[in-house]
Amino acid sequence: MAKVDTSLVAHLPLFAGVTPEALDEILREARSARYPKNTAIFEQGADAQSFFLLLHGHVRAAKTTPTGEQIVVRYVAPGETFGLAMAIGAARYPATAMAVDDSVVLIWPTSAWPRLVERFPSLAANTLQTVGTRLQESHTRILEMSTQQVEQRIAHALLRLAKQSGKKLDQGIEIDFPISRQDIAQMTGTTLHTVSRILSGWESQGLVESGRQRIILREPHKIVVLAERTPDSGAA
Amino acid sequence: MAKVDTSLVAHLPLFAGVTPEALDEILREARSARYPKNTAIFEQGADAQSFFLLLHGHVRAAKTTPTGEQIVVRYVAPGETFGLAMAIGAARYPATAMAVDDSVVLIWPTSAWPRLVERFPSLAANTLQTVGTRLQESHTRILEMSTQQVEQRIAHALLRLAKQSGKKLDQGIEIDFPISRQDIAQMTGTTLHTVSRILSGWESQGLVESGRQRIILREPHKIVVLAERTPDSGAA
DNA sequence: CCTGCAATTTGCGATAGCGCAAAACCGGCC
DNA sequence: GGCCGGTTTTGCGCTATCGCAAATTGCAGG
Repeated sequence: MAKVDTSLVAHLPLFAGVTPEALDEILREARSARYPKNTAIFEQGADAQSFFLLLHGHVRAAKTTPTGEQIVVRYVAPGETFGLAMAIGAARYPATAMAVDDSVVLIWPTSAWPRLVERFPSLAANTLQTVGTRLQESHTRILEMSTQQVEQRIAHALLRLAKQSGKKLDQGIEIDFPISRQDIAQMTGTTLHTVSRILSGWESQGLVESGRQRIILREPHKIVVLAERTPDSGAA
Repeated sequence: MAKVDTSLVAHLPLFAGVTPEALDEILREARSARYPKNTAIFEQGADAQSFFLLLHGHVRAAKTTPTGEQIVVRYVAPGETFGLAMAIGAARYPATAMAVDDSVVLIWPTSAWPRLVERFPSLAANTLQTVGTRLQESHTRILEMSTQQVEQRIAHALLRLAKQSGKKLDQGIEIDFPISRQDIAQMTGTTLHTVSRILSGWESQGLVESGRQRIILREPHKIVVLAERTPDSGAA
């Protein structure tokens, strides 16, 4: 089993309040693996045999309906955990995780969780914190879907992605992994057509520059204004 | 401080794996309070000084936008916790809690949480479990809002309420607390008008019986069918 | 029993966004 | 360098749902 360098992960929220020795012990239970771009890490409905910590790359968590429609639950950035089905007492993964870029993850067997939590209670506390934060974000998303129109929801979604995984350029902020119109549609509860139309509009106003699976926010500040505009406040 | 009877709460998920003595100690830190119907327990944005366990009654948690629109985050049933801002490291409540019926709650000071968790780690684990479950439900709700039309969303929402807080009658299942069309609209991301139209329709088909703030599901099974119908599968 | 208010119902446009289909585009691969 | 497949763009009609306004109803007090 490959040795994992503790210094790379020691500062993560997950390990707050964990001593270096303890961290070492925790990491000894993990193995690491590499997933090439566009490979599935686990599938919705499969036995939750492991949970994960993303080291490099980007992972999309998506939920599929019985009829085949998908939504993107979230994009996982390096340093974040995913596949925590066990923490909530679920035997199966509630979503599918897919590497959208070449990715490297740490993997723990689900069976190790109870023991780890017993030995290192701060793991549970830290995980509670992150899960709680995600719950909040989730509620915010519901609020947006209930009260805002598509253009504002897209603006919010892109701004969040930029904050989470934005690379600063001279000309603006680039979202640091491949993302399609379809993906954005599945994050905001709309269709790829509508996303395309809106981004085209923004592009012609110079707010964004976008290509195949690639988006650069040229005028983040103006997009913030868009995001916060109420349905009736003056349009162009 | 009023003495709380441990036997009433010992079986709750929150206290799973907690010894009777420990439970006693935990309860000693709590006080209880009664909130009459339609009184606020805490307001969104206020300092999160306490967290709560509902003993009797029903509580609505709602989130308000800067522009005043509301959504119902959830209805709290007896035995459930709410106001767990501290667990996620938030200093302020992210939503407003309002008693929709005369309600009795246990109240702990937020400041007691770290100490309790340290002494009784299963509290953290148990809370993680419930927060995780809520996160899942939240994702399901997002999925529904993204992929289903209003009628199906309302069907799902009512079925969930019936499962959580339904009282069995000869004639069907009654939702056991006052709930308005407006409330249902705020749970499903639509308007009270649309909810009214749809319930009227159902009523004329004998699926439900409903009055002022009162809903009885007469044909739960048929409503399940409605809820699961895909957008195109044959309508009436 | 009567009155007043809040909740509900319903009609009637208005429209944001969907859905389908076709065309244009863009990269990567052979 | 040219071809192929997935992605994006765009036109056009359609409709589910909103928004507003007015009428109606039912409960809670007095």
